[in-house]
Amino acid sequence: MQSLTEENYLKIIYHLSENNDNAVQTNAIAEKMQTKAASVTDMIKKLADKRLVDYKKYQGVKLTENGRLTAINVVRKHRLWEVFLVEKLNFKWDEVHDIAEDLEHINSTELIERLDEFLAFPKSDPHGDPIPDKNGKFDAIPFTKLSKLAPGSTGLITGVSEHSSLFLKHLEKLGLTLGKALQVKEITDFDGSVELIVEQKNISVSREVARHILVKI
Amino acid sequence: MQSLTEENYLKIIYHLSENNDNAVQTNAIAEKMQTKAASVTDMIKKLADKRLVDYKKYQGVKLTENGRLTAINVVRKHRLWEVFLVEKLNFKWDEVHDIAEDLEHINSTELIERLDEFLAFPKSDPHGDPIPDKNGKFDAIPFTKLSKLAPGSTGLITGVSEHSSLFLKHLEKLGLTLGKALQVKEITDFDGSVELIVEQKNISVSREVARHILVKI
DNA sequence: CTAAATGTTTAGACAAATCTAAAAAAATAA
DNA sequence: TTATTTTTTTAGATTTGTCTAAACATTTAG
Ligand SMILES: [Mn+2]
Ligand SMILES: [Mn+2]
Ligand SMILES: [Mn+2]
Ligand SMILES: [Mn+2]
Repeated sequence: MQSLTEENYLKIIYHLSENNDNAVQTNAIAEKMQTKAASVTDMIKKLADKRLVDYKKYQGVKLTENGRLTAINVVRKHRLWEVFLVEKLNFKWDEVHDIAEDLEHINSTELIERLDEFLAFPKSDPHGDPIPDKNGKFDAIPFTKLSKLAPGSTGLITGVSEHSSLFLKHLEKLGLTLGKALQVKEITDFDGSVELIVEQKNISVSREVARHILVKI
Repeated sequence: MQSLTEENYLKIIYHLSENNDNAVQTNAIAEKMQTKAASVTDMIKKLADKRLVDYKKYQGVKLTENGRLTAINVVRKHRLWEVFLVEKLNFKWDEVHDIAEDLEHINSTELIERLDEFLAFPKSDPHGDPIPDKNGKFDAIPFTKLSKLAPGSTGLITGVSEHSSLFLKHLEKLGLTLGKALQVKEITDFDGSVELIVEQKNISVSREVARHILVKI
């Protein structure tokens, strides 16, 4: 068993190495954990002693298979709780992350399995992120960043790569929620902003926003 | 805000002074917290500094109004989660206490209010204990110990004063669950065991068991 | 009412997770 | 390739909650 703090470190290391298999740097972890590099080094040593990460001084860390499974399990719990909060307690998608940050550390296998069943085994969370099954398996959801689409192309919104409440509220206001169909009308040369048609309406989003909207073509 | 440990101390002090307004003794707290008296003294000082308890050396502690409200709020959360686990996730009444011990420390007022609503504002938990409202108010549920009933008298099971899984499973097996009507047939002189009729069937429970069954006459 | 037993507090230490300041290694630039 | 900058690690402290051993206070028994 790991402490809540260890679980948070593992989860952050997992997310930082999700899209590349480089070793994760001490400073990157420190930033996400909102702590100092010195504290990260201390914790890394502890995780290495527990065989949850591979660590060589000055070379960064990688999760071991054991560490990876532990991290994925935390992610599974986080996302299941987010589904619960939205589907059952009627929270908005921008309100659930912080509460799930706490709930994800409740450790009861039985609880999570029954919650999963209660929610009818959801495949993705309110932000479109995949929910691993109890063995840590999940299908990566294929996507293209909206900012990469050419004018004329169409797609469905399947996720977001930024989870701040501010960003999610902004999308909500624009009607850009999960499952919505969109067509790219034009990309402004000047600032890269994207002109869209969603439900017969014209909508414009900045390049920055478009980068964080994930689309299935 | 208080730490998880502080919340547990407050809750234990609350339960220990629930049925009498004596000051609570250091050793009593130590036993419930499964820790040593010295540790309790340390924590008591901290709680006193935070005005959550009144404390005079060697004289035990009492909750302040503030401490009482904090404790009751933890109890509210505990019992609401227990209802959730039984009503929504189909746990048995003997399986929920330990999980609720963890869930009770999730601190989000919004979460608890929505959970309360989702559960249709239950008045009591799976063990018959009253659930305080968000202002800490609740009606004490009146009861008599089954061990105090005279032969011939009838009543409804409204609660239990022992929450161990072993005890609850035992009651379940005997069919002595919340809401069941019973009639006392006889009390054995020799060992104080109680002969009951429940749903036309004869059931015998030991004096010890009868002491922990709470009945509405 | 004194002595023994019981209950409580203090003193000093420890493990977990953090911090600051300084030293050491690695990466980058001149 | 040497010097500078950036990144990482170490050393030593701090906070929270715990512990043991010993001192102190209160209660109970003779
Ligand atoms: Mn989240
Ligand atoms: Mn999410
Ligand atoms: Mn309980
Ligand atoms: Mn209960």
